[in-house]
Amino acid sequence: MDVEQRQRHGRVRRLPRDVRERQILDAAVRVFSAHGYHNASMDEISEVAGVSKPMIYAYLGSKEDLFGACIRREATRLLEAVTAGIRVELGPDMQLWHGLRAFFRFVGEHRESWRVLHRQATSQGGPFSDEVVAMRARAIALVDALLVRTATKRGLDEQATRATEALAAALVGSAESLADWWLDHPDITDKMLASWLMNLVWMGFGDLVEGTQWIPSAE
Amino acid sequence: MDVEQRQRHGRVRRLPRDVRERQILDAAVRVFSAHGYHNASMDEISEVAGVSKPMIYAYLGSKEDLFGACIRREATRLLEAVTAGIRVELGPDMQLWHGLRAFFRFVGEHRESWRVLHRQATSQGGPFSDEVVAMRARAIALVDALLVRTATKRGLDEQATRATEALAAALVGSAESLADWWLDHPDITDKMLASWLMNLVWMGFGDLVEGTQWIPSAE
Amino acid sequence: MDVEQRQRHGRVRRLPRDVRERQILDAAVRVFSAHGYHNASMDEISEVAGVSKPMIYAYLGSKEDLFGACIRREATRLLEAVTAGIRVELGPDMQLWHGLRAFFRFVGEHRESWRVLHRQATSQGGPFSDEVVAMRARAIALVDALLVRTATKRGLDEQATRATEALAAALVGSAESLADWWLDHPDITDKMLASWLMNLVWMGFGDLVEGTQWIPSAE
Amino acid sequence: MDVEQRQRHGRVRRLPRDVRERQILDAAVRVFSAHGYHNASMDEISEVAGVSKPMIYAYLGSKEDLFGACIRREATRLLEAVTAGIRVELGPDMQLWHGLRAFFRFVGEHRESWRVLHRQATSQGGPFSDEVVAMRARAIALVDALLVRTATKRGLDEQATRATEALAAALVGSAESLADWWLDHPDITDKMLASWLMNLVWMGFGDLVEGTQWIPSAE
DNA sequence: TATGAATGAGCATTCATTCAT
DNA sequence: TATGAATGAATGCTCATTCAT
Repeated sequence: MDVEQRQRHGRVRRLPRDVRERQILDAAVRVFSAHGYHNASMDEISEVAGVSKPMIYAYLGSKEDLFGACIRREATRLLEAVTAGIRVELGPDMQLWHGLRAFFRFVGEHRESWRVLHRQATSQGGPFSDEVVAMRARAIALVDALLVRTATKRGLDEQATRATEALAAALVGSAESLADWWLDHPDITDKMLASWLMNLVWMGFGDLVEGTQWIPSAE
Repeated sequence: MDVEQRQRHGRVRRLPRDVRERQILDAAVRVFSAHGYHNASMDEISEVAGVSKPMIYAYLGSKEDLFGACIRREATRLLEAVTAGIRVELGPDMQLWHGLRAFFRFVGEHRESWRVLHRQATSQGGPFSDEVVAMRARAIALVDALLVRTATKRGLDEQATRATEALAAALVGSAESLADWWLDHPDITDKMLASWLMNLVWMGFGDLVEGTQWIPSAE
Repeated sequence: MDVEQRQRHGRVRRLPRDVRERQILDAAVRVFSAHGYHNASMDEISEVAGVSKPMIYAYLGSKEDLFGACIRREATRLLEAVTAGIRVELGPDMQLWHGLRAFFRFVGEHRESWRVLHRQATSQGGPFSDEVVAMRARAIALVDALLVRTATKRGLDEQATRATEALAAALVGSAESLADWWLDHPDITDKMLASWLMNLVWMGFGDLVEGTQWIPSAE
Repeated sequence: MDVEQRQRHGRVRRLPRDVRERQILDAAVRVFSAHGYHNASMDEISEVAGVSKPMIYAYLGSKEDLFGACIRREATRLLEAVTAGIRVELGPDMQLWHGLRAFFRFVGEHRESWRVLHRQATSQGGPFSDEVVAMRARAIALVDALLVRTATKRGLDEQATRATEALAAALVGSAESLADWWLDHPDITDKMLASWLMNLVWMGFGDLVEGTQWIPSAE
C-alpha cells in the first residue's frame, strides 16, 4: 500500500497500543449500540475503528471479551459521573437529587453508552450478565445505602426496612425507564426528568418512612 | 407418507391450523425465553413444537415474524390480565392497586412470557421495536389515563400535567424493574410488591398533584 | 436454481442419506489424500462431493470427525481385504504370503486410501492418532500372532519370543515402506513386491527361530 | 532502542548471523517436533528462539523454507552419524550392523530430530516432499550400495539384482518402523533393536542372494 | 397438509507475512 | 541489526430459509 492509498484511507498507522485500544472500544460501543451484540459484526467494528480485525483480537480478545470491555468501561464512566455529581456534604435528598441529575446528564451526553449498557447488556444471557448484573447491583446498593441512611435517622419500622432494597431496585428501574422514554422525547431537559422523578420517589419514600401509608380500602 | 408411518411416529397430523399455530407459539415462547432471540434456533423451536420447520414458515413466517407473533400474543395476554384485574367502579388508587396486583400475579404465573416481553423484546433493535414499543406505549397510556383522571379531579397545574406521561413511564419502569428483581427474590409475594410500589408512587404522586413539592434547597 | 442450471451442474438432488454420505466420504478421501489433512479445506471437499458444506456437517460432523470417518472406512476396507486374502487352511508362510499379496493389491488399487491411511493419518498428533494407532496395532497384532504360531511350533527360545512383537512391527513397517516406494516405481507388480518381502522376512525369521543367528563378529 | 532498553530486556542482541540461525533452527526443530508442521506457529518459534519474527524471515525465509532448513540440517546430522558409525574396513554385514547401531543410537539421542524427520516431513505433500524424498533416497542408496556390494561378491542373479533397491527401501522402512515402535517401548536398548533387525534382514538377504528362496507352494 | 433434504450467505477467528521505526 | 505494530486472506462452522416430494 503506497503513500497515496494510505492517505486516501485517512488512517494513521503505528499508534501506541492504548490509543488503538481506545479507538477500538469507541468503535465497538458505537456498533454494539447501533445493532446489538449479536447483529454487530467484528468486520464492521474493525471498519469503523479503522483497524484490522487481527488487531482487535490481539488487543481486546474475542467478541465476547470486547463486549465485556465495553460494558466495563461505560459502566465505570457512568458510575464515576454519578459519584462525581454527588455532594456528600449535603443531605440525603440533595445527594439523590444530584445523583439523578448526574445520571440523566450522562445519559443525555452518551446515548450510545447508555444503549449498550441498558438495552444490550441486560438482555444477553450468559457471561456478560455477570458483569452487568454486578454493575447494576452496585448502583442499587448505592441507592439503597442512601435510603437506609435517611430512613434510619427518622426511625425505620421493620416492614420499611425490608422494603428499602426493593425500593432501591424500583428507583433504579424508574430512572432507567425514564431514560429510555427520554430517547423518544428529546425536548425534555435532564433537569426536568430529575425533578419529576425526585418528586415522585422522594415524597413517596418520605411518607412511607413516616408511617403515612396507603392501604387498600378493601381487599 | 402413509397412515402406518404416521402412526409409527406417534404424532397426530393434519391438525387444524389454529391448533398448530398455538403449538408453535407455545414452543417459540419457551425457547425464546430460555435462550433469547438470537440464540434461539428455528431447529429447536420446531423440535419443541413437534412440527417441521417448513410448517412454521408456512404458518407464521420468518423468525422475525414468529418473534413478533409471540410478543403480540403475550403482551395481549398481559394487558388483558391487567385490564381484567381493574375494577372500574372503584377509585383511581384502588384501580392502580388492582392493576399492579394483576400485573405481578401475571408475571409470577407466566415467567416465560415475561422474560420474552421484557428481556428479549426490549433489547432488540429494528423491526420488533415497533411492535414492542407500541405495546409498551399502550401500557403507559393506560397508566397515564389513570393518573390524569385522578389529577384532573383535584385540579392539576400545568407542570404536573406535563409530567404525568413521564411519571407513567417511570411507573411502568418501576414495575418492570421490580418484576425483574423479584426473579431473584422468590420468597416475596406479589401482594408485597404491589403494596410497596403503591406506597412509593401513589403517595408521591398524591403529594405532587396536591402541590406539595420537593424542591432542591439550592441549585 | 432452475432445471437447466441443475443439469448444467450435473448434480442429482434429494438423494437418500447413505448415498450422500458415501459421496462425501469418497470426496474427502480424495481431497485429504491429495493435500493432507490441514491443507484440505471443507470448501474443496464439498465442491468435489457436489454437496454443500452444511450437508457435510449435518451428516459427518466436524472436519476432525470427517477425517476420522475416512480413516475408519479405509482402514476397515484394508483390513477386510487382507483378511479376505488369507487362507486359514494353509500353513503360516502361505498365510503371510497371501496376506502380503492382498495388502499390495489393495494399495495398488486404492492409492488414495493408502495415502490417507499412511501419510496423513500417521503424522497427525491428537485425536486421530488414537484411531490410527489402534488400526496399526491391530495389523501388527495380526502379524505377531502369525509369527508366534509359527515359532511356537518349532520351539521358540526366550529372546526370540521377546522379539516377535518388534519383528511384527518391523515387518509391517517394511510393507508400508515398500508400498510407499512402489508409488514411485509403478512398473513393478504387486506380486513381485510380495515375493521380495516374503523372501526377506520369512527366510530371516525362519533362520532366527531355528537358532541360526547373526552375531557381530566383534563388538 | 537504546542500550539501556536492550539491557533491561536481558537479551543479547546483535549476535553474528550463524549463531542466530542456529538459535532459530533449534527452536524450530523443537516446535515442529512438538506440534507438527501445521500446528506449529511462527509466533511460538520466535518466542522459543528468543528472536523476533522478522528476523526469522530475514534469515531463513518463509515457514516452508524454515521447515526445509530443519529437515536438511537434521537429515544431514543423521546421515553423518550413520556414516561415521560405519567401519568401511569391515565386511558388509558388520558395516550394516554398525550402521544400524549408529542409526538407532542417533534416534535415541535425538528424538525431536527424528520426529521431525519421520513423522512430520513424510506426511506433508508438496514442496518439502522433494527435500525429504531426496534425503530418504540417499539413505536408501546407501543401503542399496551395501547390498549390491555384498551380492555382487557372491554372484547375484537377475531377479535379485532387480530386487535390491526394493529391499533397501524395505530395510530403511523396517528401521524407521522399529524406531517408531521404540518410542513406546523405552526399556529396549538400541543394541537389541539393531540385533533383531540384523538377524531378520541379513539372514533373509543372505538366503536370498544364495539362491535359497521361498516360493509359494501353489499359486 | 407436511417434511426430509439441501443450501446461500455470513461470521468469528487465526496465521503467515510485512511495514515503519 | 532488530522489532512492535499491523494486515490480507483464509477457514471452520452455523443458521435461517426453501425445494422436491
